[in-house]
Amino acid sequence: MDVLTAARDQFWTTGFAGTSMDAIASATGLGKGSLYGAFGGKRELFHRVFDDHCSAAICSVSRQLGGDDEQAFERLAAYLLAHATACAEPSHRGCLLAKGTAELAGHDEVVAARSLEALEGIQRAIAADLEACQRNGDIDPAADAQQLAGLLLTVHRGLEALGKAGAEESTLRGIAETALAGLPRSSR
Amino acid sequence: MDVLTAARDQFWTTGFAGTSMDAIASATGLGKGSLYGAFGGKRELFHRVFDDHCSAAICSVSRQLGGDDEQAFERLAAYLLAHATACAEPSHRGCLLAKGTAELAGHDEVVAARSLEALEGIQRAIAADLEACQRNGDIDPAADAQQLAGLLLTVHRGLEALGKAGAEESTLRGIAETALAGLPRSSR
DNA sequence: GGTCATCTGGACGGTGCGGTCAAGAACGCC
DNA sequence: GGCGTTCTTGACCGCACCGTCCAGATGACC
Repeated sequence: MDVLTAARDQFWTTGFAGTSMDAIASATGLGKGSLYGAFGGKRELFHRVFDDHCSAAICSVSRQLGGDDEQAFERLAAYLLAHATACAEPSHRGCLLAKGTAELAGHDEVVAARSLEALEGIQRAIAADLEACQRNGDIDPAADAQQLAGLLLTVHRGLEALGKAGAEESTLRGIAETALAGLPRSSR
Repeated sequence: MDVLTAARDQFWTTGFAGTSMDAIASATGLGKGSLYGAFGGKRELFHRVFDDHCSAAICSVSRQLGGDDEQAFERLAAYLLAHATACAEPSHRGCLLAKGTAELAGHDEVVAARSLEALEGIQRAIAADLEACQRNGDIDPAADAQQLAGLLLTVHRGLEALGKAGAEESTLRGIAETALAGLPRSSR
């Protein structure tokens, strides 16, 4: 495991404030002096980890939702339902994007900006999928894909919050299905 | 300002880990020994504050959504739109329920349980409003009010998360309106 | 006013943390 | 092998924090 992955895992588990540099040194196998030498400080290391994680999240959703028009709705449904299931896992540490934002966005502008950027990236991927659904006739072509993408992103983030509080898988999947059912279907 | 309110405000602003007992002592005007004598410890104080806040949140949503059937939909729309606006406020510290859950639910079972309980209470109030909408003919009576309430609660929580990342008011209000527009209307 | 019981505040002890730095290790060159 | 340069480590420092505790303050009673 490389240094950044080990550090990310620590921050992911115990949060920024709850993770000591000693813990990161242990997890990475590096001395603290080397960590400071390489990254500058705890905050800078977190930014690096957070940035990489946001980039990976955008790539992941783009990969999951990208594809032909015919299966676009199936991919979208699978994405939301899988996310609902993941959020309900007891071992689920919650999303680093959500945790980092909740913990730090209020007083760390770098995290706030990166977080917003990541959410916008995820929304674009959802909107692209919705447009594919529209071209394929699964969603009403007159509907505003950007607005619907914003709603689905909000549901996605809300599922994260409810899962964090311990909601059950069936509850969360029901919510995802209700959201999908409420999308304007094409009248054909 | 009383002790619990002052303590809540500190925790609300700087989170659990980021709030020192010295800061709470200053804000409340009490000595630390008195705080420990009255509440037992930092964690116990936070539990008390969190519990009171969750109770108040449930009361608030019940008050906002409670009323006659005729205006039920208007009240629901006003509730979501006002929330969207509130989430976008730069001065908005985020919801203590969301912040506390994100920070602590993963390793504090009391907070996790109280958080889930609070969310369930909010969902009940939303469901009751939706049922009033159904009786009034604003929502399809064949729709599952509990499922729709779960979805709206998820949107509500998701708006919180997006607002925390700095999303704009018009974006969040657009999302709230899209969610309302997607509710199954009565065919009359 | 004096005495006793209770309460209060903040100094203090012990621990943890982020960051620094010098001793030692590792590496490259002659 | 010796020398010089660079890198690494983790002990250490200064500071922050939680919880404890006792000297002093307060209040009730006679």
